[in-house]
Amino acid sequence: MLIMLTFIGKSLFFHSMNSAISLSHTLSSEITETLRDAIITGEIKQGSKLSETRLSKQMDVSRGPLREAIRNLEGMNLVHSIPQQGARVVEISLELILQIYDAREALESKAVALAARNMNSTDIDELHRLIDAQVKHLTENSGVFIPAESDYAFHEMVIRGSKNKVIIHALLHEIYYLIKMFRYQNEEAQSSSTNALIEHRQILYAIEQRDPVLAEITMKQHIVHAREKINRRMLERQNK
Amino acid sequence: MLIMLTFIGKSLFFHSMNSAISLSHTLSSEITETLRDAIITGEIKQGSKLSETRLSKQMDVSRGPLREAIRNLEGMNLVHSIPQQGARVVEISLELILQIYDAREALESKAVALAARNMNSTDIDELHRLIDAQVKHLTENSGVFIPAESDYAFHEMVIRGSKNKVIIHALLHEIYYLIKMFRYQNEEAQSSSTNALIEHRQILYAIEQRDPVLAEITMKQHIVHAREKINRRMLERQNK
DNA sequence: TACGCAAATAATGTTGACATTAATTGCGTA
DNA sequence: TACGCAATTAATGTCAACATTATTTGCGTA
Repeated sequence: MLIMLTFIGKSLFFHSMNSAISLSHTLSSEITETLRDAIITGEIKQGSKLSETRLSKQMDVSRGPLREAIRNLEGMNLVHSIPQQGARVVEISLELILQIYDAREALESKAVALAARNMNSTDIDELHRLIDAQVKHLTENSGVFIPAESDYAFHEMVIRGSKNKVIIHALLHEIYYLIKMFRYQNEEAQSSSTNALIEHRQILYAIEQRDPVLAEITMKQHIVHAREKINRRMLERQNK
Repeated sequence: MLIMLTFIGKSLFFHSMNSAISLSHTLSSEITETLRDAIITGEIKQGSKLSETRLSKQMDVSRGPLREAIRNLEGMNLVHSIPQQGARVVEISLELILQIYDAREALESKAVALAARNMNSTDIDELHRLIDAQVKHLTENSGVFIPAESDYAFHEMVIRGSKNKVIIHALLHEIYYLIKMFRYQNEEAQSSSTNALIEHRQILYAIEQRDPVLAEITMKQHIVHAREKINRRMLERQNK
């Protein structure tokens, strides 16, 4: 497959999403991943049309696998297609990102409550390592922000710790891609504050104490804070 | 399209799900709906393989639209496909249905909290009508159960009342089909108890009072009760 | 009999062509 | 110039054939 899009390769950023490296790489799954990343980075703009004929020529593939890829992206909530009219990339308005965070709040606070019950000690050790890495990053860079990838790694670990297939799928496959897309394309949302690290620590503490209620409350707060921050910043930007 | 499957037409039961009747019915969307209903009713058995060649012959369509339909069903969590191996209908184990209800609990309790804020008086009137119908059904049949369709109608109305696209999609498109499938194929789970009606009334009361916290708690209880009931009945059945 | 390997069979993956529908262009008229 | 309609163009929807990969069958051997 000749990729004519300027997007090249996959950063570590995206790899964290796919825990199982796909052994049998079918063409349509390759197209799915390429387009997914191009949409998240904004290389393919929000609201733009995914023309089958144009893309199939650009990427040098037939329309069959391309159509399947578009269906896959639809399942990730990244595109929306209308019969006889084609598919368009989702536009993330302020209203939508706030709704996304409401859904995330509901699912991820439940996820961490389940994680407090279901995570084993190996999982918890891994969480410690991730937080230590965040601490290390802060001290070494004497900064006030932790990078987005590191933030995702922590949350993904917690989500998987719930051991609930439905919740894991809903969050990682249908909500987080949208969140990554939004954050990647809004510089002010790309990194997390030191407050986030403190909250991560509180979440980990609750999990270690096997306290689902505390874990849930803490996670809910954590996500509400992030939501409010987005709301504030976006309104500021609109008033400029 | 010649439907060779014994399943014929769509009952009111299924229609309640699709608020917008699709005007431009493309072949692949027809196939999707036919297969979806056949899977929910159990006409196509859990765990069975959706062979493209066999189905395309049976339904007298080419494999193209059929493959797209299978992708759509995958997005509804009704089938799971493995590259180079094909798609199989999901098997709803006790563990899975409990996980589904955990996800539902998280999302729908949030949905009703949002509905308490966002529903308008017309929406609320409609909820009253739905509950009145349930009351009427009970008195006329002097029974102790309300039919599943009536239960779904109430919950769908509340979910849509949240006005949150992401939550609506996650619940109606990725969780409720699984729940319908489970309930349809487990006679003991097909109808709801009179307790459910009482709880519906409490939920409606909370919405009318514009009390998101009360609404959320009540809905959570309602779903937890349903989950526990399923757990009890399934364990009983296993011990027989 | 049980096991493993190779041939045969059937499935999924992919492609290009055709059919049908939507979008565009350009002409004519008010 | 602005508007509406018809012809053209281009897009999406569908199909049948081919390519590639799994699965099955059946033979031979331990």
